[in-house]
Amino acid sequence: MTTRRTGLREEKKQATRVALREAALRLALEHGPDNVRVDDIAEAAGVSPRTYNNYFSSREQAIVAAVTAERESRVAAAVAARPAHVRLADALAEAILEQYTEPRDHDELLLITASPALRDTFLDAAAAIEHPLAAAIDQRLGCTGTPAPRVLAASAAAAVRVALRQWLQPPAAPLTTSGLVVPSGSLPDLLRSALATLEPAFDAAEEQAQQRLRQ
Amino acid sequence: MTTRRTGLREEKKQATRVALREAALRLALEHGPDNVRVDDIAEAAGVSPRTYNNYFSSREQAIVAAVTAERESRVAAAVAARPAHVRLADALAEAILEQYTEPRDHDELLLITASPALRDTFLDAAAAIEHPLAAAIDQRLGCTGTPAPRVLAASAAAAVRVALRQWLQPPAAPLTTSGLVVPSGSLPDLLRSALATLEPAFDAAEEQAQQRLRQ
DNA sequence: AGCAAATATTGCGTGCACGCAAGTTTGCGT
DNA sequence: ACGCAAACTTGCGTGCACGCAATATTTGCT
Repeated sequence: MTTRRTGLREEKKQATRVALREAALRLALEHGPDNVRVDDIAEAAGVSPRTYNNYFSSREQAIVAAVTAERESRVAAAVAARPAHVRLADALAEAILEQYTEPRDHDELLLITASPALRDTFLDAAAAIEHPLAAAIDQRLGCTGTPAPRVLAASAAAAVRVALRQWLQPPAAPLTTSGLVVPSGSLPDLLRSALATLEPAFDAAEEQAQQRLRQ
Repeated sequence: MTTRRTGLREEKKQATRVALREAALRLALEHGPDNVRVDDIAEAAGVSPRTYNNYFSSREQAIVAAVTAERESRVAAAVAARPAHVRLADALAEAILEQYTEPRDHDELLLITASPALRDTFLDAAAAIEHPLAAAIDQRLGCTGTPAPRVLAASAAAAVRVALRQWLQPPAAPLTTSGLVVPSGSLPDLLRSALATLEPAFDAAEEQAQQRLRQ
């Protein structure tokens, strides 16, 4: 059920998609993110510039896609893969942590932090977990028709975004009126504490779902 | 403390901002959202096209801004205005409901639902509550340094987005495998139930904040 | 009032996103 | 094997976003 389309076609499409994003990443690393035109990327991937925009709707998307690969979509799969008896909140946290913890290339991160435009698209890309995640949560809670799964998924995505934004921020000047400046810890810690804030909501939703089952 | 800048300058800026967005709305209503170029808007507002983009960074933003006015920023103010003894979750829900319930012009809504691009920008605009809201929540909880306020604000914004998206969707074909299709109720109801999902998280955060105060 | 610094506006140039209408490739039924 | 239909690619044209540098306006200061 993974792909509805036929083999050769879909295969070629994925091939050019990969070609495009790898070309984009390579060129961006070589010449700097701002010195790469979409025409260059298209040429390097062997397609027309117009075709580039059939695959990516902005110049930055291809670069970001190369860095994040399909991480976003795998989060939902990882959630669905956890055994049903695990707390939803835990399943989610584990899935996200797992997917965002793979060792990253240091150059790639520098690249992303370098350009504001790239940072923005990177954060936007994190929002892509929302829909698949909503489906996965819906599945787990079995409460189709309620907005809860969508809200929870959207909130989780939002939390991830907050964590990533914090993480990408240069430590900045320690200028707070009151006191301590948190030195913007490690990404796993940031993700954990962001998601922890939402835990009660997940628990409550799960609770309600189980009550509905039981009754 | 509302405006740091001096009078005449800021006044003129707001004037042209308003002129731009009202011109945008008027033209969009007159000729349809897709038959309005930014040059037209700029001309109608009496500024150069380049200036348009000093105020709005996309063609759609001005139109949406005219419809939503400063609703987004007022939400945070409304939260801050609630007495301190009100539950945070309630303060938030009331503030949002209050701001999103003003009677809307029917034409304007049709306009927004008409064009997908407008719908998207409209939803994006709702995300603008995030930062002011985070500040307001931070104030209320008094827990600077914790990611909680940011996460809660982002989640609330996400919930609002979910509700709005549902609300803007044409009822669509009642095609579900299992059964009932919720006829995408009234906006207040949608907002209420979306925010209700997050209530436990708000309560828990408030609880924690109070414990920290007490100790 | 007058002047210098700060801030806005404008025109220009470049690259980009995307609708549209060919042209090309792939898939499938017969 | 053939050919039609669906899906993908491509070139073109249009409008758009935005950096930059020149110009105009406002402000605060004396």
